[in-house]
Amino acid sequence: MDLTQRQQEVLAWICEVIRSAGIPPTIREIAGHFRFRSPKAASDHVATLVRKGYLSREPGQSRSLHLTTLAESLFPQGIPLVGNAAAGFPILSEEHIRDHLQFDQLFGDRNLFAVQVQGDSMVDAGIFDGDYVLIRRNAPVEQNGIGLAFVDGEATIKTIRRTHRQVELIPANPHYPVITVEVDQASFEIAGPVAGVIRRL
Amino acid sequence: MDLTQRQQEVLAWICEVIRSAGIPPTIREIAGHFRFRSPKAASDHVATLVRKGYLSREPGQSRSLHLTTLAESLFPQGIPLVGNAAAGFPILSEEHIRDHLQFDQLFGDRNLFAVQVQGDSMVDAGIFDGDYVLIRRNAPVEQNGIGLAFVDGEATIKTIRRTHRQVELIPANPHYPVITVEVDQASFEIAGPVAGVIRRL
DNA sequence: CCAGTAACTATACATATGTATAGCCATGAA
DNA sequence: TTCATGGCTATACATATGTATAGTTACTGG
Repeated sequence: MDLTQRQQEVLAWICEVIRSAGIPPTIREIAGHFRFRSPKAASDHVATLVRKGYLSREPGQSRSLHLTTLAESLFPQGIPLVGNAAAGFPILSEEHIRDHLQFDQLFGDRNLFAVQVQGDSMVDAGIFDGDYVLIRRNAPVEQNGIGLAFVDGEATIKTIRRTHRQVELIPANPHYPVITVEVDQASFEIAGPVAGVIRRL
Repeated sequence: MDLTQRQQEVLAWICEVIRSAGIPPTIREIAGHFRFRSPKAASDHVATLVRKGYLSREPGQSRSLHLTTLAESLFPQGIPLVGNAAAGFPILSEEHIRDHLQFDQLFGDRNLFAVQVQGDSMVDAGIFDGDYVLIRRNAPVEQNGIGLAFVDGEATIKTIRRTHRQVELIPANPHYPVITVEVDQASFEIAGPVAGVIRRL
């Protein structure tokens, strides 16, 4: 179900209001913006957009318009991800945009927390001093995976390797030593695996 | 102006509704949730929260409640950033949380776009195959800074060094060669500097 | 030509909603 | 004690808002 020119204009404005003002417009606010002399015109447009699957609403409730995934895909939010086969400028033209990066989509997990990295013991794994490392709480760290561990009250990011009754914390930098701890050591604990890295330059 | 226990409960629920449902509750919806028999009770609470600076609203408009920065700081959103001096568990207890990472705050710039990295020519700079690199559009790349360039229709991430009348594109991997181009070469263009790196594991 | 649809106007109605008036009860400070 | 404040009930009112009825105009496909 495609939209007419006018319907696209109305939907676009509703999207804009929701994203800038934070709350959806009322029927009369839509009518006001488009200079409709009757709220019915806006009401009809909204009804059509609901019928075509671009909006949803709760009958009788004010400001209950909600963008569906269809509308989200038509007017995407987030940082445009440009196709890596893009040839020259204008790189940001429609045909080169593959997707839109959204934080919630990438790291929407409620069980994540972040630690800012201190030191360069993991530079060979691409984790630099000052980077934010996202840790997935209460999840197991796979063998030879990178995770956050606590040793004697110190938090540290390392590659974690389990042997017989020991755990090796292996840095990704030859200038640092491997740390070996007993699995049942009271002052040792693994917080979780690294789920992502964020660097701001 | 501190909040009473009850006022905190009301504000907390309003926050929750705004963040989960996407739109703020009406006065009567607040009253309904707290089993108030009169909307005035909810209205009074909202008035108090507005007076104390935790909410703002447009008089006469439905669902116009808006969280102020004061409320945002009381009920923060985003991924909790744990202090790196944190000693052992429970690491996520209040006193260890330094901040809350929010994408908009980190990379809210409207002039950013992203490219997914192909290849390992920048591994020594901590940029790996598959990473998303954020590029600041229309901004200059400083001398020896990392940026996105186009050479003969190919997009590439490199350290950029300007010499007399040439530009050197220097990889951060000894297995790759330095690329040298003339500044006025038609098929050469610099898109912008790298503003961030995002890696998902 | 006709039927259907998009895009509106004009008006009206029921209800959803913000807001006001008046008052009750408990608690803590002056 | 008195007074102020927080927290609430009961009721009422004006307006904000969703929604319906009836009709106009223009365009399009059969």
